[in-house]
Amino acid sequence: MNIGKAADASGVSAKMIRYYESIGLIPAAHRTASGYRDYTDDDVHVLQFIRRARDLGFAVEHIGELLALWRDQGRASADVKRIALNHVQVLERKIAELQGMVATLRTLAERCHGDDRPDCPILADLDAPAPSCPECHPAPARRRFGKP
Amino acid sequence: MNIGKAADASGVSAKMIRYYESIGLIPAAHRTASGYRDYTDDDVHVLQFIRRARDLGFAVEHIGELLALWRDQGRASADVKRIALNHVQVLERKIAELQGMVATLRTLAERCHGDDRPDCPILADLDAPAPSCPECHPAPARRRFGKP
DNA sequence: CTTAGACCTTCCTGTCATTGGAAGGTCAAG
DNA sequence: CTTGACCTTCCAATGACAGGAAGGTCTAAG
Repeated sequence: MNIGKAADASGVSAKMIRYYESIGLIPAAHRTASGYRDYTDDDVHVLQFIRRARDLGFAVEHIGELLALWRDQGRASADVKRIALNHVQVLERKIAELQGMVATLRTLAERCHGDDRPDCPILADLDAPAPSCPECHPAPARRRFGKP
Repeated sequence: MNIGKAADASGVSAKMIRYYESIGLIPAAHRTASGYRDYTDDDVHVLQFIRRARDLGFAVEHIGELLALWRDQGRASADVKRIALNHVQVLERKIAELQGMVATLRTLAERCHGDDRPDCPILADLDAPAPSCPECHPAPARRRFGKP
């Protein structure tokens, strides 16, 4: 099976398959005489595993760990559970951060007329955040959600 | 005031101040005779505005819009409200996505012994997600949270 | 058999917000 | 004058991709 078929079958784009190979997440694929990458059903299976883990928000780094455990028949399920629960914590921290932002923005938007007048509490707050409104000013988020 | 003081006063790193200048988010700073950037309190004020907006999760692109509105005395508050509420929607979509992931992982982790035995429903699900467990299989998240 | 065009290959670039570092100039205190 | 803390510019890297150029290969139709 060539890379295009493998991409369709696994839901991982051909670009990404080559990328995962380049960073060592998956071993180099077999090649046909003409140099085309050639995939087996098992290879596609691995790619599906990766895609599913990505959909669950695992970083590629952690997917590598999960793959190793998956391949290791003697692994302890505790290891897997630890990785999963650790990921849950990371996700929940992120959720809390986002919820703080939403709360602030909703509060500000509620106080905004939303008409043609120039007054706008949203801009006013961005300008000089009112210290008397703790709901508007959650703990400063040092790291943003761009880096999982 | 040099860039270091402006950075301390605004909470935006010197690196980022130069970056914001380079992408045109802020105008080029005045320079001293020796070429050092020189900032006024007003400049710092703008930087604080930017930092606050970043803390609220606005993309730099949107901060540019907000800055333009902030500077525009004749702006309509409706414009600001629209941007803010639009951002709320984006954030809430992201939150729902993350919550779906957490729910799946929690469910899987609950079913995992977490001992030395190799059996692990987490890996088993990544392997071949059970179609009979809708809770485990939320709507596929196409875009991940890496790009706000 | 030839040809079109759909696929494959590698390699390079850009994204976004940010951090890091190197090489070199400037400033203030001792 | 020296020290070291600052400033300057420029270049590279991060993660997880997407896009594209240049060139080779495969397949089906004519």
